[in-house]
Amino acid sequence: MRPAPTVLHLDMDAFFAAAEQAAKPSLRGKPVVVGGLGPRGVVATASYEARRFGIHSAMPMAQARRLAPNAAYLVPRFALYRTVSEQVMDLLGRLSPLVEPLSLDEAFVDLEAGGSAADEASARATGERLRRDIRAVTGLTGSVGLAGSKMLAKIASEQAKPDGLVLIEPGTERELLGPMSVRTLPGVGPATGEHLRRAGMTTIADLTEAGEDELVRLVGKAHGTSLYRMASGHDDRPVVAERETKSVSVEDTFDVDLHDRVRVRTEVERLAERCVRRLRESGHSGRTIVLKVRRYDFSTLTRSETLRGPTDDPGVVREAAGRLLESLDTTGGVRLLGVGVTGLTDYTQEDLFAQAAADAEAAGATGAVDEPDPVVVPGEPEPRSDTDAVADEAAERHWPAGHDVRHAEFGAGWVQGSGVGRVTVRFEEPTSAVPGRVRTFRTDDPDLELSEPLPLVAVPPDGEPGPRGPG
DNA sequence: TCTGGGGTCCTAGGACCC
DNA sequence: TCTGGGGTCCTAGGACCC
Repeated sequence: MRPAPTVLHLDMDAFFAAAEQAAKPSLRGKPVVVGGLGPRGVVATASYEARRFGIHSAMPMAQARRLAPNAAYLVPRFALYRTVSEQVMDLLGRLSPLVEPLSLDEAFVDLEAGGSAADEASARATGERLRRDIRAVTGLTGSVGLAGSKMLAKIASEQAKPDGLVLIEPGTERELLGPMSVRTLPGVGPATGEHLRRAGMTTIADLTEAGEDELVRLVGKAHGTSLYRMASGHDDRPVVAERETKSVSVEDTFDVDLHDRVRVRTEVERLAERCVRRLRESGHSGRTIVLKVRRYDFSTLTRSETLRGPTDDPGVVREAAGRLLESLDTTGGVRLLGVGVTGLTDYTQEDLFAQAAADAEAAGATGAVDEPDPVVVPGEPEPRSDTDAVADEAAERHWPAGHDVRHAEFGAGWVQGSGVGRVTVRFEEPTSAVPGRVRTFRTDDPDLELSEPLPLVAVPPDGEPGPRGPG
């Protein structure tokens, strides 16, 4: 706990949905749902308009469609969100060298370490200025929480939503927390919440009254100790700028359960290659390979194997994953497969290690040269799912809902929907003053092509939009 | 039309070593 | 001969977060 509210938590409002509304004028003020559009998709983000229908994150998409059949349903466009996220993180970086991103749309900032605030008044001014700058640069709104600790800053930003700022004065935390639900505390999810409820504790005050020993007895050593501290308003966790990656993983849920062992095997191999691609991009190699299988009944199994040394070799990971698959029963069907690597080592270090190993091998008795690994081309099309295969038969190009397109005659627009050989496009861009016109094309129209996301805010000719520098 | 994808941290048991 | 703890690594599963 610090004496001044100099821990800042920023949370962008309905981030993915808000970015889509900024990109698509016709969706502003309308219910927008971003998430997986397949039969097993879930909601990633719902706009505030969509939340009024009861739609929320992690809800099955099918349920959302029942609640709001006329909402706009869009697939996530991470390239766009990453661009906006970088703009936001840049603004945070001007406040302090200590910025801890939690996701694309959330971060802690240590204002004291940055010298950008030392007391309540300066913290509040900094927070308000940040919100103005974010709106100017990205066109989106974010909510700010300010407090003397991470936990309280986060609770404050939650209270500030949407488009607000809340500052919790140090010294008031216990009376503030007391009546709140235990679920407010970080680390208390559905299971712990239910556990505590059965023990008669629903509010944070109930937790402090129960005492640390009782909580440890109920939920275990580490969890109980931290729960008691949090409930009492004690949280000394520092804002940490650089956190090391501990694992890299990829997984796929299939539209229809897989039954064919051969098919399961080839999917595992493809996942292994995708995982290694990501591993290499992150500059790591790793020692432990993990295979994950979710069965038809949602039961989930993992199997892992630790190698003698770290690898980023696609063949090695593919074979390890294949071996792990042999030890698992997949009768009844497979809903999801995943491959991960943990026990990571910096690539630079690994590079030397691998080089040394290769040298040793070259000097070995056989003198044999290893077969080269299959080259993984970054721009290669993703393996195609069952739904794609259906589209394939009609020789259709793929037009994901919400993606930007450009037409030779009509200009910039986005895919409103597609099916049965037709694609519907709305011709508008982020800076359009009025909702654009809608036209329908054949999916094989040569004048129509997918394009990169456009900037959400007009860039003035003299450079970057947004806040002026000091002076 | 029930339940995504990418992570982190903790627990608990067995192996193994000192 | 019997019995001891402690520490670390590995594996599997589960809770939680965004």
